[in-house]
Amino acid sequence: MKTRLLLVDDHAVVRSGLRMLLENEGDVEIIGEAGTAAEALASAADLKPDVILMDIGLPDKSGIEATREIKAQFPAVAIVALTIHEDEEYFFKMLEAGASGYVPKRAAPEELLTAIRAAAHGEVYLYPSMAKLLVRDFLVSEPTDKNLSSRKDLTDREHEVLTHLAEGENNEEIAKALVISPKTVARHRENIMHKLNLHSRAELVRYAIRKGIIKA
Amino acid sequence: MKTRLLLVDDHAVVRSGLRMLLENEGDVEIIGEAGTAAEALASAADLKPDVILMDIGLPDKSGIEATREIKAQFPAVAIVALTIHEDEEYFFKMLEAGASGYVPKRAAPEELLTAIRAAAHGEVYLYPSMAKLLVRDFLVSEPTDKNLSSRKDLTDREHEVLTHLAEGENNEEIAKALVISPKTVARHRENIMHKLNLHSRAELVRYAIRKGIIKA
DNA sequence: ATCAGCATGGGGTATTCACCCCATATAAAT
DNA sequence: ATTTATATGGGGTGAATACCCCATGCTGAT
Repeated sequence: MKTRLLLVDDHAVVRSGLRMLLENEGDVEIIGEAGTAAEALASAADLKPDVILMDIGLPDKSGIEATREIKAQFPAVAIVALTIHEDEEYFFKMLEAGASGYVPKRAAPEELLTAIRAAAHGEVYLYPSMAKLLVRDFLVSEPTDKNLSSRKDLTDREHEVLTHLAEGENNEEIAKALVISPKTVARHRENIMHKLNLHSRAELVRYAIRKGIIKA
Repeated sequence: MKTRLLLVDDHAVVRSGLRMLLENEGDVEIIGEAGTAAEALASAADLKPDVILMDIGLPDKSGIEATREIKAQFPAVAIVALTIHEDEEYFFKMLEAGASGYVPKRAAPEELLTAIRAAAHGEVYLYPSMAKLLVRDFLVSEPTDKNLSSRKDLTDREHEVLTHLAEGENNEEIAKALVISPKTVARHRENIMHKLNLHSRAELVRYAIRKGIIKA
């Protein structure tokens, strides 16, 4: 029994390349292609594929959204993300959306095939660089470990200020605690935010908790 | 530069087989073998391997314990579990112990090599059936779905608003998301703060993370 | 029928925040 | 010796926040 596959990518050339690559394998049959999320949803309904190979960058809506919608309507279909994105955010969101695999486009063809086969068997293939992120998440969300490192470019003073910021103190309170001017606290806060690419105290709190700088 | 590998398994035959299998590859060099956890620890200290292939069932103590001890002393070495066990408990414990990969003994030789190479590059290879378990853990520990427990006096709507607040969104963004006026968002926020006796968005974020309403 | 709770919003105000400008002093790095 | 990074602070601006006032519907329980 061949795995019935639906290709979703907005570039026809990419789809053709994948078709060439995958149809050489005996156990994969490409039953359809889609260039947009809407087409993907329609094709999923029509063709009932076993596995969908899903790009994230689609013209109408993201492959993440498309995955979420397809999985909501057809939970049985396994969806493998094939994308240029290798950052944690897309990866985790794709998992939450229900993906059964995540493969960067730079991966070797065999890895894509492994992912498709794993998905067809109800299992999950994660590219090693992605698996690493998930394990890291697993470890930090485990109450066992102590988060010693992972503190970026922050100076000692900035780190100290961040601790107070994350506790919910305002500039004046922090200034009093550190015996400096509120203006200096504000300055440190600006530098911290710039370094970490955060833009509000709420985000600072989350960051600090995630990094184990303070306890929730 | 070849990957310097240490084999740990209590069966000499298995070690020999692995040696045959792996030394055929150009990029792997087996620099030692160990049949017990104690030998493994000693060899790790002596040989400073890049990667250790670790069985879990060892005569003196478990490969999980051995992994934990080796990682404590030599954090740089990457340890790949190669075992007959495919249940969640061993798998998760091995991850907590610091493993960079998990491969069942029934896996194909190429998968073992993939795992070794990933580990040598600081990444993580998880066999698909194991990756599935980790993703499932990720999803259940995700507070994205309705966290109906542990929520005190908050109404459904307030709880919904709190979720967005804790994500760091401002009133306008939340209003857009919930299709209500920013003024209503502000009203809900006031009620939430009053009910919980909190007085800033930063405190709301902490509260939400502590209660598991959002993930840090 | 009334009342409490909930969700919805409009107004206002003082404070804080986020983000710019600027400067000075010290210490480490080149 | 000059640059670079760090820590310190002052000024200013527009936006957002935290906290009040008020009101209108709608539900469900008494």
